[in-house]
Amino acid sequence: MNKLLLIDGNSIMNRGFYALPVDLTNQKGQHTNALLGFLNIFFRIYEEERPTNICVAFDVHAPTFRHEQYKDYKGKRNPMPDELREQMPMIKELLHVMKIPTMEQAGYEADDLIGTMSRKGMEAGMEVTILSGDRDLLQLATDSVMIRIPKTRGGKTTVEDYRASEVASTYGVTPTEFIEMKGLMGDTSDNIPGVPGIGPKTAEKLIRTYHTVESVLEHTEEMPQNKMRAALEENREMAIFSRDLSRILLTAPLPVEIGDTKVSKEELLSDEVQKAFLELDLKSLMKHFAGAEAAVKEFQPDFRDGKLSEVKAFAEPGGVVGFHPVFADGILLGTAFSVKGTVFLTATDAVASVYELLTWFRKQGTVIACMGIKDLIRPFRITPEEEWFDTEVAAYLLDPLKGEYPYHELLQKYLDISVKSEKELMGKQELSIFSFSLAEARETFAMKAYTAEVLYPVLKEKLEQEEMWELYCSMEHPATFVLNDMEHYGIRVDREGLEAYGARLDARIATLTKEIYEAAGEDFNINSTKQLGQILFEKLELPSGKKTKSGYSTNVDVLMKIREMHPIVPAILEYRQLTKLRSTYVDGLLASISQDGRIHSRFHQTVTATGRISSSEPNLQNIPMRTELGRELRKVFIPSDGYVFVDADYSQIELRVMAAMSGDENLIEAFHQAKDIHASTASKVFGVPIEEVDSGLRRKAKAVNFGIIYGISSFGLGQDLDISRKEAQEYIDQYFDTYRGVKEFLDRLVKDGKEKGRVYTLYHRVRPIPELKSSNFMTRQFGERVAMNSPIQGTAADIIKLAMINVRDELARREMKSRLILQIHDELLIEAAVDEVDEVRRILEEKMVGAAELAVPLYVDMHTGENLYDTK
DNA sequence: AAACTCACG
DNA sequence: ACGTACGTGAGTTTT
Repeated sequence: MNKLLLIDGNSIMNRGFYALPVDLTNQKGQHTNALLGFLNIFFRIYEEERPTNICVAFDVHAPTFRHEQYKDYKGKRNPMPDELREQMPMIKELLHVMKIPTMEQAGYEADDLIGTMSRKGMEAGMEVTILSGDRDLLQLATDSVMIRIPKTRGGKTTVEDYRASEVASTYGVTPTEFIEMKGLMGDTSDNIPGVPGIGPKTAEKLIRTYHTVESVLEHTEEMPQNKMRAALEENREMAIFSRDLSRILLTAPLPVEIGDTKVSKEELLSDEVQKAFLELDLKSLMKHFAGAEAAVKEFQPDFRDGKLSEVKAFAEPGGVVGFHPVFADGILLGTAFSVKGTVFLTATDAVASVYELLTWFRKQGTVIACMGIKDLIRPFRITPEEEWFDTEVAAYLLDPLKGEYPYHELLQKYLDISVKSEKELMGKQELSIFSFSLAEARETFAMKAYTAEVLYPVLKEKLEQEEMWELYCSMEHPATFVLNDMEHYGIRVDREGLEAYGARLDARIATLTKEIYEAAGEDFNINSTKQLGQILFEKLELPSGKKTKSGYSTNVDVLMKIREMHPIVPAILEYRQLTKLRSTYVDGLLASISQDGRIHSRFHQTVTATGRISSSEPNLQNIPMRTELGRELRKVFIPSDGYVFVDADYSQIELRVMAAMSGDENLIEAFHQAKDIHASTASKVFGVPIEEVDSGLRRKAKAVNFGIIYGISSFGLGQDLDISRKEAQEYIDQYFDTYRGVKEFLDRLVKDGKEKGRVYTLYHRVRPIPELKSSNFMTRQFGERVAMNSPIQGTAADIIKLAMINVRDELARREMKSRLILQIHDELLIEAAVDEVDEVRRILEEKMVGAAELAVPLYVDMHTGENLYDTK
């Protein structure tokens, strides 16, 4: 039997575009993500269905749709992003080369062409499959017409199939009733109005009962006297009109005869098609062509079992070796050494013998490259002075937006080599003591060592080209060792104290829960925003500043505004605060305490876009501070016996950095003179003598100062201060009037950012900003704020990184017992031996203040204490 | 897995 | 006409 595959071209291109990253471009800089997405889905469906006939329908965007006059007054549909628009002619051209007919018809949507063609196919006795991402097409389903809807989640694409029976079982209505439903509920994305106040739930109920819009309208008297009934009676014509708009035409004029839709596999995969794909750099599609492996660079690692002595025999002096040790539960299972492109896998060596080999390499002047050095520092006693190279850190500096740097992506990006990813090879397999006998695991180990070796020269050269080699050597590489130290030392926690704190919370949470249930008149899940929203805004009819995609917002801002209107609201606010403390902090931290009574958080160097450090498992950079109750939690963080905490934080480092980078003399002068920069700002911006600046004015100035650093917007500032956008804009204008140099500086950042697509810190750390090139206004606006914020936040991050390195070096040089155990962005915490406190304070002061020479002095606030609460 | 909320700088 | 403050990580509920 003949099979006809009809494809909704725009819809599938759209799916492809949003499923794959938009920065997927080929060597000519053309965007190809939608093309690749389309073709991946296409080939998958083609292999499954083996259709004899195919036709792809597109919307005509230029002249008029069937219902254009309506759409005109109701507004335009979302314009297609330019990055996607560019790819539309390209897919049509590719389909032409593949000899797959395409159709489009002025005045008709692709839906209408597909609908009509599907009925022609049925009449010709064909089995029909429709491929689309749009559920509207479900109305076309019959016993012999199947709608296939691809869904992408987490990189995996699954396909949902709907014949008439599946539509009925999933939605409880027949395909034709689907049209009726849409008539009632409307569709904002299609500009179909529907009946106001009737959503999918109500529409479904009505159509299940009455089957058609007309029948619903005839039976309104049976319905209860409520808003829904009134809406129906007032919008009879709109309902019918909307239903008719929703109905896909089955009688559109077709520009393609069904007889012209025959395809053949030979033509689909002809040499011309292969050539066309290669011209667009669509290499991953080569797998569909027989014997085309040669066309794409596939790499099979040359790896073999070996002994450490063989590695030594094979190596030559100098150069680079790739190294990847494998640990499970702290036991060294084996190692991979990559030398001149050959990988030696050596199982179950003692750490000592591996260490011996590494030492031998170091003596020869060989650079040892690995994917991540931080976790190797202690097992192999690495020091910052040695020549080790970290491919992850290097790749991060070159492209800090990724967060992860797996070998397969690095090889693809820098050497155009395609290999299987760790995930593909290992699946869900955990690393275990058996791993070294697992072929798939061995391959990943080999790939990591290989990647480290071959990428060393490439990444080093790139870093030099980008003028970041200095940054790598002097800042990032030594910083790795500081982070390792902080992970190693950890911070001591008073377990009993934490448990007692938790018990206090529990008692209060129980009381609050009761109060909330009582005030609500029923029990419900307070943690569920959905249920909470219903209670607050429907049952209790409190005003909703409604937001969010899927319903009411119940966040602090909203609740604070209705705080006084019902006793349930303050109870919920307190409940939220306490349960947050309970689950994230008490439970979370208790679960993180190690055998030694300390928490060893992980510190990440390759995660943030700006150069900051991040912390996880648990995150020790967000321990409560802003409320008294939360802050008390800090009392359970205590120093080891014989030690105290010395904590130092930079005062206003980002504002100082901004003053210095901008060169604004007014602001620089303010930092030389003023004790209180926010008060000083208030005085100058609002034209009030400094002694007359009250707390309200100061608060406003402080918000403006923050806003400036974040890449000011009047909306954001207004939101923060709860004032009108207009008033916020006036503050901003006054600020920029006062500090002209700051305004020029920020404008310059945006301008340079747009020209180069990236911005830089003082130490030449780069942050690419692809958003600046976006065709979407909002995205571009975001890019501009990022262009203003990143150099400031990033430079501050650079400075504290330098301070950390210098502090650690100095403590080591003096062979002191005190150690740096935590960094919180502008703050360093030292666990100081009691007899070293004064020395530690001097070192911290000197190294932090001296970390950078700016036009504005750096200043630190310092505190000593018996716990983290007392160091405020 | 995504959405929401909230802790920090 | 849009619908936002910059940078993170974690817990809970919902899909």
